[in-house]
Amino acid sequence: MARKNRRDAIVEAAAELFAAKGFRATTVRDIAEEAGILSGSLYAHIATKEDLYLEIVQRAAQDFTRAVEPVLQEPAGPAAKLRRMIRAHLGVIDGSRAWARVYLDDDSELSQDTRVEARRLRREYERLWDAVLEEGVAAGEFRVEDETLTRLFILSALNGIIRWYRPGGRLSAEAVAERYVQLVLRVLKAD
Amino acid sequence: MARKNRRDAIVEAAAELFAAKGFRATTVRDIAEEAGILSGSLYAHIATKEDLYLEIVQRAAQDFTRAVEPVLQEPAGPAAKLRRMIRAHLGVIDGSRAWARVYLDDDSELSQDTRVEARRLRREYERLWDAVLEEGVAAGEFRVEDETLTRLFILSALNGIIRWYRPGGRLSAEAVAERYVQLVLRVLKAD
DNA sequence: CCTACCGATCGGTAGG
DNA sequence: CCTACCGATCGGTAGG
Repeated sequence: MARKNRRDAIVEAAAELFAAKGFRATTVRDIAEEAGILSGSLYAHIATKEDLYLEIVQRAAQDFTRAVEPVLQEPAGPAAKLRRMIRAHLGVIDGSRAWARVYLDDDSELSQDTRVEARRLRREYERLWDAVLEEGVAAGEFRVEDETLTRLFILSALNGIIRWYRPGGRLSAEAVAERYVQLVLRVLKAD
Repeated sequence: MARKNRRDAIVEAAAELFAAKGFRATTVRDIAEEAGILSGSLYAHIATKEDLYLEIVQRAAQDFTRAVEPVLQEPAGPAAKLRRMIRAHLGVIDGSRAWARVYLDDDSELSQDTRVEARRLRREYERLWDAVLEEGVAAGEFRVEDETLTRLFILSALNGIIRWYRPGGRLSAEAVAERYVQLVLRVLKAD
């Protein structure tokens, strides 16, 4: 558990605001106010607004990777692993909504360097999904004509959830996960 | 075919820039420069920057609707209709990329009124997809446990294409469409 | 459609 | 962490 110091409060406030309004529409004054200080004081804790964005993406990438990667090591079949990966992925979306949104949106408002680094982190994470698809194909359980296209199809569907899911809605995050698992497995089922 | 006057040039320039950099990061000076005039002159043609955004969304919504709606009236089975709808949808994404991107992205940087209207237009379009799902269920050809969830799953996958597809890449838009048709039909196939 | 400009706001800094 | 402020830039307007 991370110590809840002022710096964490600043990064947390920025994540919420970037997720809600976007990078450009969020001002350093918004972030400072949400963190309970004045905008000038922000720069005792951070270097630039863009660094703040990058830190959020890095933490979110870590959240997703730490939730999903261990599942790949479990002694289970590809379909069971995929099911648990989907549940873990949606668990992060549900539990860290603002962070996940900043991470999953390819924000076009940032410097080239920052976007390249954010993309690198997303690609790294996507490899975990390629891996489970390959396992399923090798085991003869999944039918995958084009791995990249299939992975894009599945992850687009999963990541779209962050744009409509709201806690307290008709379906719980777990219920959504369970239904999406079934839909994804139908895409892949070899029989 | 619309007359290619200066106003169209302005709206076209704005669409390209909003798609590439986002609404906030695009300045009225950027738009004016791209259209070959000075920023002050822009306001002889438009009322506000936000009106420009709304007009782009409206035209794009019309593009999608006009491409997809007629398919629903064709005398064909649900699977054949769905196939043609997917091809039409990806045809618009491929042919009007900037416009499609502005339309499909739920931009959180705008006023409440504009976002509400953009959402209304998207919802209207989504009904066409609900309609084909219902036809397929009624005909016993599609298996759909939860219509809304299934439609969200499919449209999220299809709309994700705009974030990675580039003309001249490994697969043509038609090839992507054909493969996505197969993946979507697997999600739905009742047998 | 241009010239000239406005009030507001932006990210960030200096000095304490 | 605050006070006080900076240069730059923003969307938009007046008058021609």
